[in-house]
Amino acid sequence: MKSEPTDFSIDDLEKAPKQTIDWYGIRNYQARNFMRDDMSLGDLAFFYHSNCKTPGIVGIMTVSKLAYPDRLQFIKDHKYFDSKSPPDNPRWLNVDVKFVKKTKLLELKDIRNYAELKDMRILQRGNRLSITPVSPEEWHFIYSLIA
DNA sequence: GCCAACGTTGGC
DNA sequence: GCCAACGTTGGC
Repeated sequence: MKSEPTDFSIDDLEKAPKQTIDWYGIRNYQARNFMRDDMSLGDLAFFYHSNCKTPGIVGIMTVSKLAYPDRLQFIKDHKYFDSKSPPDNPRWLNVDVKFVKKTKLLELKDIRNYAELKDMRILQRGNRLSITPVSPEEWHFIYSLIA
């Protein structure tokens, strides 16, 4: 799960109340569907810093609440307001995630270098999704490297 | 700041 | 339903 550290970083998550945050602002259907359809309570996720000097994995968090309507879509004048999202059938959802631990930084350029990780969704050409699945094999490989 | 690669929008 | 124009993402 990607976040720009200038917007919300792993340190922000560690310092957040209950070390938990609603993963707000996802406005892409595929990324939304990953949260809605493929995440269960207790699932683990890598926290990835994007659009920064050294993009890469910086920590681990866990899904602490299943997908529910993103509250920001209904707040007029908010950056994430969506006038086309009907309150009785909200278009955008988010899960809650809870801090687990910081890890050693695994830079994107290093992710690219491991043959074991060459099929990761995040590396696929033109990938712009801020939430992508990680296979069990990829998870264990990365975990043993950095955690 | 640039720009490739997408996703979305809206006219037709 | 097509597709051009536009907006966004995110590495570099």
